[in-house]
Amino acid sequence: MLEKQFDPAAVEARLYEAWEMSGAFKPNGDGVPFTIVIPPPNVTGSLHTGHALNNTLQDVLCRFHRMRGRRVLWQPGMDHAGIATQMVVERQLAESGNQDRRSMGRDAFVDQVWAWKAESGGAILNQLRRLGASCDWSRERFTMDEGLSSAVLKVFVQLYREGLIYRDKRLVNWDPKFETAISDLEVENKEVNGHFWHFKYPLENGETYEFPVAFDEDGNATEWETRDYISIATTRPETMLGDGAVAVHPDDKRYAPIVGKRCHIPVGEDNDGKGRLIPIITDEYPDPEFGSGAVKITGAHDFNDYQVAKRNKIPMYILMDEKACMRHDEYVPARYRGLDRFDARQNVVEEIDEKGLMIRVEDKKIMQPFGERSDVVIEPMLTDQWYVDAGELAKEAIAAVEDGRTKFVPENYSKTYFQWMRNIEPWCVSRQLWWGHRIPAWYGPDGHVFVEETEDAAKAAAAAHYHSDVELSRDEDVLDTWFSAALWPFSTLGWPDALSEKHPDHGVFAAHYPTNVLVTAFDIIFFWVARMMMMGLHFNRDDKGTPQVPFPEVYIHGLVVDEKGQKMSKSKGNGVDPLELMDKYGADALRFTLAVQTAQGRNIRVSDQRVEGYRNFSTKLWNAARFAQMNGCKSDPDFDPSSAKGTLSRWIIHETARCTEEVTSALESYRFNEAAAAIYRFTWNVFCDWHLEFAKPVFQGADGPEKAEVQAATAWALDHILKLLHPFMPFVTEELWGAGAHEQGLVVSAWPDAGAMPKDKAAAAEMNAVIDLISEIRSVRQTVDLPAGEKFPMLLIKDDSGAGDRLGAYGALVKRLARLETVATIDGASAPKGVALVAGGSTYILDVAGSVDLDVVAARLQKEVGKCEKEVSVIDKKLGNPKFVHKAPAEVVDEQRERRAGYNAQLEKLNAALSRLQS
RNA sequence: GGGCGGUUAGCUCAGCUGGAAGAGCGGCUGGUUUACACCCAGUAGGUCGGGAGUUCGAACCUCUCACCGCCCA
Repeated sequence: MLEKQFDPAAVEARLYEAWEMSGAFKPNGDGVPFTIVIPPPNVTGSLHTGHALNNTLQDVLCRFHRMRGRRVLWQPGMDHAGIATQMVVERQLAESGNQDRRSMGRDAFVDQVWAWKAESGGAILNQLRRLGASCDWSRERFTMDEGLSSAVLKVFVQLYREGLIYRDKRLVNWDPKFETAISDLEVENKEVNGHFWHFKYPLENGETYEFPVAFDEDGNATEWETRDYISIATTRPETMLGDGAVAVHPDDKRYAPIVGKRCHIPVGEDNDGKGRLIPIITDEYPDPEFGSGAVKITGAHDFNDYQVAKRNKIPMYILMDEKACMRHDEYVPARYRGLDRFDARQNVVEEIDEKGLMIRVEDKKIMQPFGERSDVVIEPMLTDQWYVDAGELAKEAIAAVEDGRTKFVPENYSKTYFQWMRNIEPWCVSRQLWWGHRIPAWYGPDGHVFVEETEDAAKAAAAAHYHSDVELSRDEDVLDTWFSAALWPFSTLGWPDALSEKHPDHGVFAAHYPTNVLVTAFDIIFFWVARMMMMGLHFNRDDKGTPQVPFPEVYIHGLVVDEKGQKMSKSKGNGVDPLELMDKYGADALRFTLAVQTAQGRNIRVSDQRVEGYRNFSTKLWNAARFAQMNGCKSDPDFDPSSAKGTLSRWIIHETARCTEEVTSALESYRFNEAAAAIYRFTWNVFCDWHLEFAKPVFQGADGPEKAEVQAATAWALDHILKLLHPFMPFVTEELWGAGAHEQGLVVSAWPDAGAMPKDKAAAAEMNAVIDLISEIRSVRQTVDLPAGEKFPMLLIKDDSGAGDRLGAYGALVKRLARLETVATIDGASAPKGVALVAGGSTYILDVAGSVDLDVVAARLQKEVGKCEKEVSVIDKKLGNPKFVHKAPAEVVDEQRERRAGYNAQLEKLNAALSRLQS
C-alpha cells in the first residue's frame, strides 16, 4: 500500500542512484544513437534556474529518446572558466591571509586551483543529479582534462599552420582588475552619469579662422566669429594625452579653412606649455551634427578612433599600463605618470581649466563598458594578442545554416546567428591569466616564434631554425575558455585520439559525432553555437571530405525570469533558487513547471505558486495510483487492449492512444509545453475526473470478468500515463512504476506506440455523451440552487435518439455522479413539471417536487436559447453569403450546415422544455 | 540608429499550416459522495493594443500607428 502522499525528499536520491547504478544512463542497446553534449557549466558554478531549465529540457529529450529505443548518450562535464575560477581562488587566498598569486608563483598557484577544484569545484554536477539529469557520468569530462587539453593543442597548432591563428597588435577590451584581455561578449555596456567636457584645442601659431555661428532658413551662415581654436568635446579627458589628430567630416564647411593645419592638445608641457601639436584631418567618421562636429582621435584608447587612426596612419599613444594607471612614457607629462586613470582625468581637467581652455561641462548620460565579472570600467588597450581568423572559419559555419545542415528551432534564431557571424571580428583567444590552456608557442632569443604541441617539438624546430641549441621561453598567456569549449562536441567524444581505430573510444566517436541537438538559451548563441559550429566544421569531415556540423539542430529556449518578468541577477537579488524549490516541492514539480512553460522562444516565469501547483499534480497522480492499487488494478503484461470488450475500457484505451499521439508528436517537434499540457490534461481531467469515477462502482461490485477487465485496463492506462509523464516527472513516475512490480525500471521501458493502440470512436462518443449528461445535470443543479446533498428522480422524455438505451446502460453511473435518486424514461405527454434540461439532443426532467422556483429554471433555459440563437444567426450569415458557399471548401460549408442543424435541434428541445414549464 | 520579439480573461501565458476564443493561478458559489481539501462540483470574466488592407472568412497574412521588452552599435 502506497503512503498517503509522495515524499520527494525520501525517494529522489535513492531512485537516482538506482538508475545510475543500473547503467540506464549509459548508451544502451543497438538503436540509432541520440547524442547531446551538455553545454558545460562553469566549474565554479552552482545551479540557477537557467541551468535547471536548460537541463530539464535536455533530460526530457534524452529520456524520451531512450524510451523510444535510441542509444542515448548525454555527455556531461564542465568547463574550467578561466577568469571566474582564478578569481575565486585568488579571493580565497586573500581571505585566508595566504600569499597572493604572484608571490606564490605560477606553478604553485595552478596547483592551488586544482586543489580548489578537487575540494569545492563542480558542485553543480551534483545539483544536476538532484534535478534528475540522466547524463552518462562515467564519461564526465573537464576542459582541462588531459584528453581535452591535447585536443586544444592540436587545434591550436593546426590552425596556426593553416594561417588561421596569428599574433597581432590590435585594440582589445582590457580588464584592469584582472589585468587581462577579455571578449566583447564579456563586456557589459551600462548607462552611467558622466560628463561631456568641451575644450579649446588652440591652433598652431595663433592662427585664426571665421567660424559660422548663425544661419538663415536655408542653412547659409549669416554671422561668424573669429576663432583661434577648434572646439572638441570628450567624455574622457585623460585620453587627450594620447590624441593623434583632430578629425572633421570632409563635407563640413565650417572647418574647411583649417583642415591640414595643426593644433595643440590643451594639456602637457611641450611647445612651451602649449601642448603637443597634432594634425587636423578629414574622415567620414565625425558626425557634423553631433557636438562641435570635430573629434579628437585617440587610436590606442577608443575603438572608433582606432579605425580612424589606422585609416589615416595617425600615431597611437598607449597611455596606460595593465592596471590602467598612466604610463611612464615621454609623451605622458611627468606629473601624470603612475596616476590612476580617473585621477588623471581630474588633473587634466584642472590643468585645462587653469589654462583657460575649458569652454563648458555638460552632465550627460553616457554608455560605459564594464567587465562582466570585475565590474570595473573596461579600457580599450593596444596590445599583442593571439587571434583566430574567425571571419574565415565563419564562412562554412554560415553556409551550414544557410543550406540547412544545421537548423535553429525556432527557426528565427538563425537571423541572430547570421547577424553575428557575418560581422564577426577576429577572435582574440589569448588571456593574461594563469588558469587555462597555456598557449603552445615558444620564443627564441630574437623573438622568433615556434608553435608546436610540445616543448620538445618546439626545441627541435628551434634547433632546425637556428642550427644550434637556444633557450626558448614559452608564451605566458593562456587560451580563452571558449577556445576549449568550442571543441566540446567532439573533444569530449574522444577526438583526436579516438580517430584511431585502435582507440577504445573509436566506436563512440564514430557513433555520436555529429551530435543530434544542442539545447541552449538565446543569450548564448554567440558563445556556444557560433564557436562550436566553426570548430566542429573545420575539424570534422566525413569520408567524402564534407565538413560535419557538430549538431543538425539547435534548440533555443527562453530565459528564466522572476515572477515580475525581470531578468534574474545577483545584483538585483531576485534570483529564484532551484535547489530551494526542489527542497520544498520536489524535483519533479520544478521540472514540470519549467517544461510546461517552455513555449518556443518565450521567457518563462518561475514562482513558488506555480511550482506548488505542479507539485499538486504529482500528488494527484500519486493518489490516483494509490486508488488503483487499492482496487486491485495490477499491470498485466498479457493485457491486450484490442481485446477489451467493455465500453469504459475501450474508451479509456482510446483516450490513452490520443494522449500518446499528442505527447509524442509534441516532443518530436520540441513543443515541450504542449507535450506537458497534454499529459497533464489527460491524467487529471480524463483519467482521474472521469475514468476512475466511472470505474468506482465496478471496483466495488462483484468480482468477475467485467471487473477484471476494468482493473486491467485501468492499470494499463495508468502505466501509459507513467511512461508519457516520465520524461517530465521522472521520480514520482518511477516510484509508482516500482510499486506496480514491473520487471524493468520505467527509465528503460518502451515508449508507447499510439499506432498500435486500438481506437474506438463509438465508445468515445458513448462515454462522452454520458459525461456531457452528468455535467449538464450538475450544472443545472447548482445554477437553479438545488441542495447539493439532496437526491432527485430524473426522467428522460422518450425519444428515438438512443438516449434511452444509454440511460439503461449507464444510468447507475449517472445516478451516482449527478446525485440522482432514480432514472427512468417517460412519455412526453405525461411528464411532470420540473427542472428541465437538454443534453445530447434529449430532454430530461429533474422531478424536484416543487422545491424550486421554476422561473429560475426558465431563465436558465432562456439563456441557453439565447446562446444557440446567436450561434445560428452567425452561421446563417455565413451560409447566406453566396460567396462563402461557392468559394469556401465544401467540407467547411458542410461543417457549418451541420453545426446549424445541431444548434437548431438544441433550440427545438430547449423551447419545448420552456413551453413545458409554462403550460 | 540597426535587429529581434511582445501587446489575447483580474494575473501569467497557450493558440502549429487563416475556417466555432483556451489553460493555470486568482475570484465567486456549493461541497468531508470511503484516492486525493496538495481535493471535488459549479460559475463569472475577452469588440484577441488602435486603424487600414488582402480574403467568402483574420487573434493568425500585409501595411501603418501606439506602447513595452531584449540584443547590437
